[in-house]
Amino acid sequence: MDPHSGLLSPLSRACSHLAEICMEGERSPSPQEQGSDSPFPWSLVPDSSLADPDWFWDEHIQAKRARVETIVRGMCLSPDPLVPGNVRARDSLCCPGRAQERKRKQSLPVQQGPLKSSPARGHGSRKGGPRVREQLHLLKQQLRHLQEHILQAAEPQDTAQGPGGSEKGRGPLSVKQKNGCGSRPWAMDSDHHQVSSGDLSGVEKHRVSEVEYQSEEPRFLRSAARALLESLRKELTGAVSQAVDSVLQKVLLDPSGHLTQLGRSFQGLVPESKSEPSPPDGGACKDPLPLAALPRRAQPQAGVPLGNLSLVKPLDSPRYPVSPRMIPKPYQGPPANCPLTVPSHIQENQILSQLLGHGPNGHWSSCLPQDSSSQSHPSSESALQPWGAVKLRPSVLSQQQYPLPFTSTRVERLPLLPSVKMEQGGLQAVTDALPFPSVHIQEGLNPGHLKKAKLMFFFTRYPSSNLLKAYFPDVQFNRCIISQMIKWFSNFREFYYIQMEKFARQAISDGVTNPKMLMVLRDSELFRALNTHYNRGNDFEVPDCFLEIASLTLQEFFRAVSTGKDSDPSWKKPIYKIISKLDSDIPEIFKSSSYPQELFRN
DNA sequence: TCTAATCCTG
DNA sequence: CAGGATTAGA
Repeated sequence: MDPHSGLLSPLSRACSHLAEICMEGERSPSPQEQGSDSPFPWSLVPDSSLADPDWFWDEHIQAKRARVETIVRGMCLSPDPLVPGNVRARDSLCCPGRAQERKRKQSLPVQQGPLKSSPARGHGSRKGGPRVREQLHLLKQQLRHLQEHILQAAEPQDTAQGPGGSEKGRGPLSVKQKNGCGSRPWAMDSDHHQVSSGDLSGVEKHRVSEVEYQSEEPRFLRSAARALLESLRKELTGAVSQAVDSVLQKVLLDPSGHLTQLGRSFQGLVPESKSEPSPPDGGACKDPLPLAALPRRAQPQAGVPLGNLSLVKPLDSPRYPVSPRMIPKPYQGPPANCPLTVPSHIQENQILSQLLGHGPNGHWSSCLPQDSSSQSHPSSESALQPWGAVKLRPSVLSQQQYPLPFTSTRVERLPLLPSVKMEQGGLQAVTDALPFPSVHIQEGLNPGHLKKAKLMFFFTRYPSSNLLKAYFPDVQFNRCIISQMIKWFSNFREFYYIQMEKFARQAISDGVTNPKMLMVLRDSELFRALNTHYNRGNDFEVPDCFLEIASLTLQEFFRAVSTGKDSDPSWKKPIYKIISKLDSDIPEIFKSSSYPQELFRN
């Protein structure tokens, strides 16, 4: 029989083949491109909010209030934001930004037209009331004092038993060290609470959740300490609200100048935090979140069912494991299983650094992550392009590159959003006046997203933009983000096809004649290459259907090369076409916005 | 002409 | 992985 007979109609064969596979596997509901997907965000922008000044003003106030509260809270959480050394340590921990985020700025759309971020407006020309500053200072000191007391009271107890459980025998204190931002020693990160509300109440809830945590603490404290705690709590609450009120008052009276004011005040507190380095993910794994304990870590081999070799073996014939020298060794990814989780405490740093960015020195682009490379420009703003009706503010754009953690979405979705997003006429001035215009609005893509995208590649090689939108609900999609993601997948494919070609050629030179002998199995070298590329750390079990597709791709390459088709400059095109039709459905779990955590938990 | 994907490079 | 150039298709 003609050994190639099965390949005469590669396309149909492939399709039916795949169908079989996926049938016997799991039948997942077809998410497919949800045609009903909402249109691009930018098409929504000039909405009713623009027409209603009152609304806007309200939002504006709320936004400010929320922000101030957050700031104050941040102060509460940081025992000593003053210590420069601490700041540095924190910086290095907090921002697992990646090099990738650096460059992106260049191509990012920036606001167009004459309204270019007139810096003069942004940085208030007047200086705010020293009273506020004073109060903040005072308050800060008070808080530190209180915290010290609390620490002293709590310490002896929680070394014995931290509520955070015995995660690797690590006490809560070490957690504190780890996340560098200093959180309550006994507290698990309250950020775990998902506060989804997109309005001010989000902040309130957040605070409430903290209180709840605290209220559990006393269990571990002696009664004396408890009493102390009680009173401290009261004081704290009072002080905080007082501060908030006064600050707010100030803000209301002086909408244009308060920024600078705040910025200056904080500058005194956190001198070094001007720059928020986002260390290229250099593998450094910082994951202060206790919940990051991955199940798979416990059973290193579990993720890779090596015993599962029987999986795809349509033929009884001897399978050719792609590489004669296959190495059946376990895929032990780096023990570091940090699914690129971003420390939740970043949000606090960001808030501070943002404020600082608006200090005397002006534009906060100066505090973007180390842009050692060619980053030079605030000027890139001028290179912007019109993105239809929506013009993003420069700062917003910068924000995009900013490695925002998902974990901070709660805060970022706070009220600022509407005000920052729009930009037209008179409102422009108002928006410019906002101190924290950008940060929380646009969520750029972070390492977690990249990780997720890579895993998704196991299911889909050619995702549509609608599909991406559906699976990255926590991403504010715009043209740039979309193309960046598309680019990611393009890069993924590139690597994929290169590997395929490479191994196909290798098989040929190894004397393989029957393409059907080429199977990508979990113990093959090709698989290892792919797995390390898309699933580093091996924290995800590669679906069988991917192996099937990979085998097929390999065979196609083999066939093409062995028949000399590779002399044609575009000989790969047909293969691409075939493979592009073999995308399968992506598990629903991928739609979760908090992907890394949730996925690994299950 | 425009968009999108690939190719090529760093 | 991102940026830029190139190419293919609409």
